[in-house]
Amino acid sequence: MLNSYTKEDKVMLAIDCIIFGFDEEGLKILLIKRDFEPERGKWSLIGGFLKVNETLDEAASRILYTLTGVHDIYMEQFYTYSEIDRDPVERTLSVSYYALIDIERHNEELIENYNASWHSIAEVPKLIFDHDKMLDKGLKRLRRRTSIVPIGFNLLPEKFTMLQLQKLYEAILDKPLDKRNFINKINSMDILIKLNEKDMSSSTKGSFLYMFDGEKYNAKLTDNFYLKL
Amino acid sequence: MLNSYTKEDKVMLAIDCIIFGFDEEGLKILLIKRDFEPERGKWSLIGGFLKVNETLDEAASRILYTLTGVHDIYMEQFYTYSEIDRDPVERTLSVSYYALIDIERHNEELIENYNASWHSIAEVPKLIFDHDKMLDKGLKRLRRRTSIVPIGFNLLPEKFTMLQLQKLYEAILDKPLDKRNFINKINSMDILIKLNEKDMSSSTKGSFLYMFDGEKYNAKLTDNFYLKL
DNA sequence: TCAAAAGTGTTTATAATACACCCATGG
DNA sequence: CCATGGGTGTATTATAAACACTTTTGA
Repeated sequence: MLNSYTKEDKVMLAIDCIIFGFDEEGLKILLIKRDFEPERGKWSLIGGFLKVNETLDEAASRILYTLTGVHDIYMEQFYTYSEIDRDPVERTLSVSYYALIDIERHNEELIENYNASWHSIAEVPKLIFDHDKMLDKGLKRLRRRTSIVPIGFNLLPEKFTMLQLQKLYEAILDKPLDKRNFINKINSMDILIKLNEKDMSSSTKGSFLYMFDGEKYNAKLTDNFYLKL
Repeated sequence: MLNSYTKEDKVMLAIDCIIFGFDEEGLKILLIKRDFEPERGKWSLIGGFLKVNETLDEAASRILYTLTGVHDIYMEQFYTYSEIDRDPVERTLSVSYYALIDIERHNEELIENYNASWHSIAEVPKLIFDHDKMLDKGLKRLRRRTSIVPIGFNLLPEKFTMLQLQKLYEAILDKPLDKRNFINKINSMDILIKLNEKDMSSSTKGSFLYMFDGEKYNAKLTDNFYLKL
């Protein structure tokens, strides 16, 4: 009759998050510059350690909140890294997540306090440890996911134009898309609400604003509904 | 100047493996009947604990070898589970893997010693802890992967007939496939070697045997080659 | 000679892609 | 009145799906 596994080894578990954001310039990630050793001054994903009384999702949410001041960020766990010497300080495994955030909706102050900044996905500096590998895998996962399920909306403000949405998908998939084909495809999915409101900042004519319709989307999920762009 | 993270919590990490096999009856998984508490007599995935000096892949390989006597089994990590009470004995996280094995190529004795047995995917009993959830996610992942990349060959003996291959894909994807469309698709991928050898056990006419051509496949991987069934 | 599985192409339907012009308005 | 981005539809191509008969040979 066992009531503990005390003979078994224990290890430290880190959580590292790729925080994706999107603006006019394209797809970006949030990085922090380490101000402690080892690797002081190098760039790093946002991370932290798992506490014994929380789940991985809770830890990831906590870490995201600490840095951005935002709750309920969309996120997904994607791989657990375990190379023996991946962290030179001490044996540590890392569970990696990616998160999608509306880039306008975070606490600037916090980010400054933490020495964090946004970097275009095309110009990411060398990262510490195995964070390059994480980014690579996380980005691939994001691409695959967004072309199957419309999670991309999490990167946009609540109201957005069709062109913004198209630019977002172009940024994620890293390829140009045809305007008419894109709009036809999106409309055929029937998961957007067209508002009686226009964004006048971009042109004289103004362009209609849309919202993501979570209810319609959830209703469709029951079938084998999916998006392919 | 830090040279340890000693203040941080440590946890135990289990590795649980879904071992897939395939025979005339269809897709199967290998389960063990627990002969210790808690949950004695219930069915469980094959698992073990991470040791402090090995990677997760090494631990998974070790666990697979212990039970099957086979090295170099195809496997893939797919998710890390961390609910606080997922294991009632003690706080334990579990990194889950699925593995694909030629069902004829394992050590029967070992399997018997461990109280293990094969179960058709359609008739899996209730499993302990969160192993049902793992199986569900692992199976979905296998389905998605096999319809993109031809990993299914790992479930077959070295030489196999077209019909066997088709049955395998039907079992994994859980839907009937059209014989001619299937053969055309497979042939168009050009990753099989047709042998001058026939399997005479299944019919009077006999059917040609094929082998998977790993080299051709790897050569194609460089492009954006993929299989869709 | 017949039962049982092997092998083989074409037609149809659906999905993806390519492509160009008019519209509305503020300055 | 014109410059700027907004908005719209059709034709073509590529891919997927449906479909049935002939071949072989051991019993």
